[in-house]
Amino acid sequence: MKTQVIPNLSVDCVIFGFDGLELNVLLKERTLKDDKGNFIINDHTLTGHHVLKGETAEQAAQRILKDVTGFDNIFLNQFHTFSETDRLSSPKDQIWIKYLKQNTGLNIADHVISIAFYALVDTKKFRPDQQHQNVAWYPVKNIPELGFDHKRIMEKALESLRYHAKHEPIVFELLPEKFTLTELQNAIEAIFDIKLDKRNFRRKIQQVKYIIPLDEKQHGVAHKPANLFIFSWDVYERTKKEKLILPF
Amino acid sequence: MKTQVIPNLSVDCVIFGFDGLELNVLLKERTLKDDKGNFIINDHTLTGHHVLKGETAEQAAQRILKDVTGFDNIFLNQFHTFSETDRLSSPKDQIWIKYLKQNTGLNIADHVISIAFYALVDTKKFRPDQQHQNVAWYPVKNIPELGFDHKRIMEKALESLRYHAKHEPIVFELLPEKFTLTELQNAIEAIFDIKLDKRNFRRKIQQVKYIIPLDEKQHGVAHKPANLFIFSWDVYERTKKEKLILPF
DNA sequence: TTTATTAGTGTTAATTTTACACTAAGCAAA
DNA sequence: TTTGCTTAGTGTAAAATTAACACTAATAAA
Repeated sequence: MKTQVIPNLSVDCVIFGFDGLELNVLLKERTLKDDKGNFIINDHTLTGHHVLKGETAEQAAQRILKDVTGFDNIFLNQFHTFSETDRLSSPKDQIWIKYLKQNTGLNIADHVISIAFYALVDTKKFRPDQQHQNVAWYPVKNIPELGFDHKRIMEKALESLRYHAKHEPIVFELLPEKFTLTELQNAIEAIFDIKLDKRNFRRKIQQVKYIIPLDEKQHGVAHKPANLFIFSWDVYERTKKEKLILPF
Repeated sequence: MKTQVIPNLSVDCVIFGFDGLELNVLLKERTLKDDKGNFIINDHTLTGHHVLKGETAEQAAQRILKDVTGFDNIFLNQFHTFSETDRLSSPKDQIWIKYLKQNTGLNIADHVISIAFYALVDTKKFRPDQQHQNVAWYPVKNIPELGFDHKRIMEKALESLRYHAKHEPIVFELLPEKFTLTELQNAIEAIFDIKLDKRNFRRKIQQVKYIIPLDEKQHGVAHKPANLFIFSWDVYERTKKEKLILPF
């Protein structure tokens, strides 16, 4: 029995990666040439796919991430569902959909609802190469032209990531297990596009029990090696204190 | 030409109302009797409906709110999409779906994805009566048994409302246009289930330019009448300063 | 051994937060 | 018209938090 897609339901994943310096997004090349070899379509899209029968949106998202990166258990957060009736109606997108139908048999409804997720990964863990379905990292500050409504999805994902990162310690999903305080600070600065004071930042971190210093230093760096730290979700859950700060 | 439903897509609305004292949710009665008049089903559900062809989820939600309350332009926020494959599979829910099909012709797919919204209204504006499809307000702290996965949806809605209310001045959507500071404080206390210090609260509010005192007082109260205030979204947008507070 | 580079550290002033209790104004009842 | 009831409205001082700011330490490479 063949797995069947649900023609009017898809999932799109905005995969964020941090390389120690910049926040990046994983994008897929989308190209189509005419008979003479000229590009009809030459842009990028997010990674996405249809939901399969019997599958939840979350399962579909995990499946897509596994397909693209090869990893299971990537941090995922559903942030919005896009249901505009003209999501796929631009001429380019219509050509692409027709092409997919002819070449892969994939049947796409006129009105496709997309449930969107963002994922957080340490860029160093996943370096795409030729085997990886034409995907590559692009800095969030310099995103190329995107097909469908993926620009909008991408913007909403970033907004949502920031929103979320203010409340919960999800930054750590962008870092290696053992990280330096400078890496942590850089990640936060990259997410929010801000600059923080190093000394004040470090004092704050020292007060927090779930960011735990190791008896271990960086190796092979051409400067004073930094101490390494780990984040403990467990300690976080036990010691977090919700303090209410209203918007006024 | 008849309007057609999309069989595998629905919208559920968690309608929150504030009565000056407590946070409430609007629920719909769901009853079904057998031949002898005994209840087969006697519980409650959120207000919801299928998405129609050519409609976005947001439009469907506005349509549902209009149907239920008679009002347009209610504050709405999409917060999650529920796609569990067993969302509708409990025996009661199956009986109900069969009943709907026989009696209204409504065809519901096995796997229905529901895009969920919460709405905020001033309870005083909408007082349901017999004409209102068996809906009634229930205090959030005392919710009766709910059908489908609506308990879960309701909990996630509350979590999401709190999350959202921390960042943006949406409390005002629960209040009449002109409100007292005590009403505002009560609304915040109801949302977050906390108590605030009156003097500190008022000092904070005075610093804020977008909560504007009127030259007008309450009438007909058996105590010192309070000053009335309005909220200006306009002033808010112009004067808000995003200050970053990290979770640590 | 020198250079380049990033790690790591303390103090002070300004601001914000917290805790706390009495008088004022209107209506209703006597 | 007086009294009582009820909620509105107000200030201060101590404690905690934030913000601003510059130099020494440790390593690898030249």
